Amino acid sequence: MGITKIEIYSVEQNRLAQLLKALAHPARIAILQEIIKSNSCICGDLVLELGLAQATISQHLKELKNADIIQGTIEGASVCYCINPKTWKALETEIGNFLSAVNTGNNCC
Amino acid sequence: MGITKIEIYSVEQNRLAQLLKALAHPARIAILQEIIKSNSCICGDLVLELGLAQATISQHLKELKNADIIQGTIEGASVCYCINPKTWKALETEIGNFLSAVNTGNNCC
DNA sequence: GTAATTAATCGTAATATTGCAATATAAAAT
DNA sequence: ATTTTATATTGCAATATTACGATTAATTAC
Repeated sequence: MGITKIEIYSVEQNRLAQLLKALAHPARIAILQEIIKSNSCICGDLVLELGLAQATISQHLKELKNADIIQGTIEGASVCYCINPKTWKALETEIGNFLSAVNTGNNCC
Repeated sequence: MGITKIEIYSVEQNRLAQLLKALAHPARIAILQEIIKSNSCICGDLVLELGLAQATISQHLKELKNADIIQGTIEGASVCYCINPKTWKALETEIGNFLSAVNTGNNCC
């Protein structure tokens, strides 16, 4: 199949899965860490930093943009990407709620 | 391609991506929430709770097991699944570190 | 204006994922 | 012993993902 049956889950479950999926690739994690490290924005230095082709980086950036995790601003010939603070806060809240629902003290089996 | 170039990333980046990927499906989120809700363990009630075929549930459980997020104990004819507290703590730490690296106060573009 | 730079998009190949029916395996109930 | 119940595995079809070369579009440098 390859297609996910989103209609049988809650909106929250689908949204959390979507956000996690956008983060769930080492290239995208590395990209985000680069963006975070360079405090404000960076542009296509990513192609130099990571060992991936320009087309591949661009594709990963697109996915992060689609999930609203980053936003890009055209800056002359290059594009400046940065974290979308609103989505990032939502991420922290939603993932936090999900993870903290477990009492890691009691293990049963 | 479909294959990820894991050799160009750090162990930490790959591990975090792997954990996130295991969580990044609404069915697996729903499964984990069911396990968490029923406090200790549940068995194949998942097939009844979610609207998925038994084979599909079993496959998702396997992926969660492979990522060491849950563990299963055979209990007669059925199997009892629960959260692996060790991995869950690691998840909280690693995701927490990753997310808290962003200062959501300053947005630049 | 022309060449160089930057980044997005298109097309494509290889591989992965999702979902399920059918089957296999193993314990429990009869 | 046979049937029922519970779960795992296999095989398969449909779709998604990853990666990249080639191309395009837009800007900057000359």
